[in-house]
Amino acid sequence: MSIQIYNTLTRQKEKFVPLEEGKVKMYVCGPTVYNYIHIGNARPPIVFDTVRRYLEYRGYDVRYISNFTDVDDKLIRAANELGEDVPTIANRFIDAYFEDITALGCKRADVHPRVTETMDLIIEFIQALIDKDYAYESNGDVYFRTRKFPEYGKLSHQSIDELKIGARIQVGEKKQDALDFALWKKAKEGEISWESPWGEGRPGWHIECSAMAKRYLGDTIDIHAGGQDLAFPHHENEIAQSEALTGKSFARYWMHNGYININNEKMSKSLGNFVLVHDIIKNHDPQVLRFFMLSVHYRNPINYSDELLENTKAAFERLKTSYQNLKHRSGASTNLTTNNQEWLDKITDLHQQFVKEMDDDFNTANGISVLFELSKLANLYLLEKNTAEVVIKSFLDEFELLFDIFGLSLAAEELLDEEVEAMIEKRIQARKDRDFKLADEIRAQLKEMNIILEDTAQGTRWKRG
RNA sequence: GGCGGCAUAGCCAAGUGGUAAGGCCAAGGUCUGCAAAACCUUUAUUCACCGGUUCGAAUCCGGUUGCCGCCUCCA
Repeated sequence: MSIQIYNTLTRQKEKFVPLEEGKVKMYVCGPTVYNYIHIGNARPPIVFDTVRRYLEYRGYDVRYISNFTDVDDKLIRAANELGEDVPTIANRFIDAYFEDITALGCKRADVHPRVTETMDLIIEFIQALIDKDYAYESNGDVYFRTRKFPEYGKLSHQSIDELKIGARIQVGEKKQDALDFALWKKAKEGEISWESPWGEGRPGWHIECSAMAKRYLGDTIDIHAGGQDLAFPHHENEIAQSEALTGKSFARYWMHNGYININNEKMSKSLGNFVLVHDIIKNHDPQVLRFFMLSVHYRNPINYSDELLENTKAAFERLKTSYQNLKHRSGASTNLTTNNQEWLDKITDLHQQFVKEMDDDFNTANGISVLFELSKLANLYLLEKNTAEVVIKSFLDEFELLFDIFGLSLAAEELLDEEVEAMIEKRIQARKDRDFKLADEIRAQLKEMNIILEDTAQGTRWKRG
């Protein structure tokens, strides 16, 4: 068994073989930090965090890099509008970004490099391209000579001429060719800028990723990932710059996630039909949002609505309830049952099925369906009169393992306050006294307080509604 | 104009040649003092439509329709 990854470069699934055995170098394009992220922006961090976790589970040592674009046109515009400077805005939204993706269960990257901290290498990179005649300076700007890179278009599967024909691309008077793109932009009066051999200015958008990937991962990386809309021109340009410079393959596997749609239309900042993560998690469990995203294959589009998220919540609760039920049974189990091996084998089978599904281009949708089968199996086991601790433990371990790979949390709920505790005790006594009227009253009161009670063979339990 | 994707039950969603996973919702039942949770049963003779290939197709080929995306800042 081996992992298969759909590679945009070849348009097919390929066996995953990293450059260096046991190690994976992974780069995920990060956000431009001029606003809170919307849930479309949240898909890559969630999807590729899961890819990373799975690769780690499969024994790879993953080095994961994700950048921040902390200077560009949109940041400059935001700064002008808000009357603040660029670094202030960038820092604010970097903090907000970490807050959001942490809530969504994403681990930190090994490094989160920033453009403004990579300026030295970016300038060096551009100069090297000029020296090789892959780029030229033009009145303070620097452009990449696209036609000089014959493989241009290999990622988006477009020939240079086709791109030119469809072109809504404007021929700037500074560009020698319509397809050339900016590596360095001359600063306008008063704009944030850096000193360079071509005067005061700032980098074009694409060069930063080439530079940061090179600095933190080297000339050739294993997996380069991002949203589908980055394939062209962003990733295409990265390939051109990097490969023109090094003469080596830039990235071996290109992974692109599908969009989040609203009413079947792409969610985007320019269309204005976006929903901020920041706002959603005020009213919804961020874990449910993560689960929602992982319940669809990463390359397929996801239609978002509040209602769909609510439905997902019910599904997610089912899994967590199942886990909690196992937990509660854990203390009450024996070691006397005789058919332990049968159940343990079934758990092993499900685990193997899970690995098979995830190996196939990270099919989290099917991985989750295995989780539901595990839940069903556990629920059936809990119907047994005598349960064995060893089996319960195996179920719990499997739940924890799979949840961890998905970046989902099974953390126990916090303790209740004393008043609630006392009410529950009082009700237990009322039930013993067969005073069901009082018991039902207390249960209703607690429900008002969002505490739901369940009377089981192992005693009364509670959970939050 | 070029390149690409999608169309599967009320809803969400897997499935790329072997006779439709899983979840939500709904209905009935079991259990329960009643609930909750759970379990059992029911819910697509059918995968947008029309042809073709094949012993066999949701899956491959050709065509039609509809929707979406990239080619321009966008995850």
